[in-house]
Amino acid sequence: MIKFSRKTEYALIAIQYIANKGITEFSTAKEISDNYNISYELLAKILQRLAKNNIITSTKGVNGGYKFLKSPDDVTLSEIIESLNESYALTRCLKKNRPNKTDCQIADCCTLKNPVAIIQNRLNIFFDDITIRHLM
Amino acid sequence: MIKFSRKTEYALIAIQYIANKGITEFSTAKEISDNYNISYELLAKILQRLAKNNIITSTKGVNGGYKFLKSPDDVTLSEIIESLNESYALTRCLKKNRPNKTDCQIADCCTLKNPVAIIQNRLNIFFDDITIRHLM
DNA sequence: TACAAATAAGACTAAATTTGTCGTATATAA
DNA sequence: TTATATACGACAAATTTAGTCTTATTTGTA
Repeated sequence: MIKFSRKTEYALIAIQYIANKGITEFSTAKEISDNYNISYELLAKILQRLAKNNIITSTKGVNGGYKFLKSPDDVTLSEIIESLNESYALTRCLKKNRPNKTDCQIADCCTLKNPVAIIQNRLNIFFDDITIRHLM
Repeated sequence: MIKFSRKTEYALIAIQYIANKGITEFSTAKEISDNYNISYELLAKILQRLAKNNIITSTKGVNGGYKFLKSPDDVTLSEIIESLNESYALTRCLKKNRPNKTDCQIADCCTLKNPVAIIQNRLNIFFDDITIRHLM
């Protein structure tokens, strides 16, 4: 199945929310989770990952929260997906960080690998081209 | 996660195999499953689905098997995915055959829906553009 | 006609992944 | 010092995917 995971879905919702607030105001995990009826703990972890990967910045403590630093034009869907430790590799053999030999036994002799790699390249461009601006 | 399921992966392997044999010779499920070390029963079911959806044709009995009728240019990745009853809808709310209200509680007020629908349209074009020819 | 080779189809099980929860730690403004 | 917020990892539940098993049907050939 080709689809966004909940993680990605919630990340996009949150990013849209934060982006729409501009670059001055903070949004908190609680605020967003209440607004969209998303599990607070789950969303919190997602925001933490996004912060860790500099998609958003975080400030701890009272009056803290998350906000953007970068321009919405400068953050791509690729970056968001990858910062959540997710992937948009179409097949196991094309995963960047997991060239796990045991993942696919036929990888060596597989005649599908090359054609799919070409499709994958086109998909990479596809996701690189989509930015947070497209969500606003 | 954005990736092909095993079903899709195996379908593509099989389709490539069958396509490379031309339009006269039959390929059997056993032959392909042996060649690629894929579970015979699983592959058989996948080929049955493809046949049911006229991606390939099937002939029962001794000397039977599967082969192509259509030109490899005329079968798209979209069609293959859909014939397996899989989907490439990015979010639950964008699924063609399942406008299941309970799938997403916030679908009505969701501000992400429209931007994602635009991305989805671009993805549809992406998959419509890829044909079996790209696997050969 | 009997048999072997092949597709057809559905129910069931096992494995893997995803989703969500819980507990604890740390930082900070008031 | 307390309330509010992020940070992080372990665990549990739920869902989905992958694979197996069984039975039926079709068809060429010895």
